[in-house]
Amino acid sequence: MILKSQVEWALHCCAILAGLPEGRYLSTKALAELHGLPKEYLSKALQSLSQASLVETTLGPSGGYRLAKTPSDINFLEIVEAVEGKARSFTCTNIRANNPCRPQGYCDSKPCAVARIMWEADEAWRDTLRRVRLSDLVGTLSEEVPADIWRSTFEWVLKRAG
Amino acid sequence: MILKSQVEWALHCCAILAGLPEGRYLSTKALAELHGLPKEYLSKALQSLSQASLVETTLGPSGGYRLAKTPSDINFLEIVEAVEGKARSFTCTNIRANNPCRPQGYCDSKPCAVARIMWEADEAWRDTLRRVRLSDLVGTLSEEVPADIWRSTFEWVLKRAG
DNA sequence: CGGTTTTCGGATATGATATGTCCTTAATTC
DNA sequence: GAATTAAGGACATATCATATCCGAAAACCG
Repeated sequence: MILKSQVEWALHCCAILAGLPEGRYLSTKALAELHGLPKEYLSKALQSLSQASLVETTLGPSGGYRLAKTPSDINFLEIVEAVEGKARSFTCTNIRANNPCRPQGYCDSKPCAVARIMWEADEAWRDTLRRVRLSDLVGTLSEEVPADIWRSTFEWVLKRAG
Repeated sequence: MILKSQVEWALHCCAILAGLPEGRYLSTKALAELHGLPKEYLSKALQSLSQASLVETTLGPSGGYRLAKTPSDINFLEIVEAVEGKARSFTCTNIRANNPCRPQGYCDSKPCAVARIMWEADEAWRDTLRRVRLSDLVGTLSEEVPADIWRSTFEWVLKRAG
């Protein structure tokens, strides 16, 4: 049960977009170079973010991506679900229904007890991600990343932001 | 990010084994028939449980599987990890290291901030599973499954338990 | 002893999905 | 009109889940 690498990519890209000045856009090309990722494939992750209305786009030279909301209005779960999908990690195939001791046509009143527990754990995972805002990540990064690297990175970004 | 179906199988099988009288074993064949599963493939899940020391086995006719511990001493996480593995759902490829603005040979003091958050969510998922004991599942099932189905199922099982 | 049943592990096949590339189209800028 | 961009479809490849089959070793039973 491994998350797509695009989840990691999307989160890092959002962190960069969060530092972009009002009204500027950053292209796939720049985001790919900055993170050392295949441009064409990263593009798919960014398209997912776009379809989830987390980012806005514009075409042409000086085009690219920017956040559609304030970093404090975006949480981790939104980003993760945008690229990974909203499906639960545990899927119940209702194998209890295969029990040969069951009467024909018997119908369960509740979802399977096993599934309910697995889904509860899934909710705990989602709750944790929901509670972390993109602004929290940016805050942590701006504290932890050495000031000179942080500064030069955004100089690099601004040079390429349309 | 979907769990293997073997996780579901293992949990249901453990619930059955939990109801087995002291000293009896139940074979792969019986467990597969009871749940309507492919015997050969279910066998792999049971082997995983065996390697994790959650179940004990014995060979020969009247052989099969039984729990290695009391149902109250087995939690969901143990079972899930036995077949799914202990790896975290988020793997950090450290793409921050690809940042062209980084000085050569720069070494990070902490794991990536993105990864730390994803791992925290992963821990929340594991914590939830760790808190649920196999005996809790059995308790729920014995309450929810209609008494006649519950009884006839274990009659069916006992007829096949060595 | 010999035949049967079982777990265990290896080998192999198949299907689905993640990963990655390429190309076309439409929109935007200059 | 030329260059650049996002969007998305088509396609190739690799990895992994799913599944089946077989042989070896152990246990039981006659």
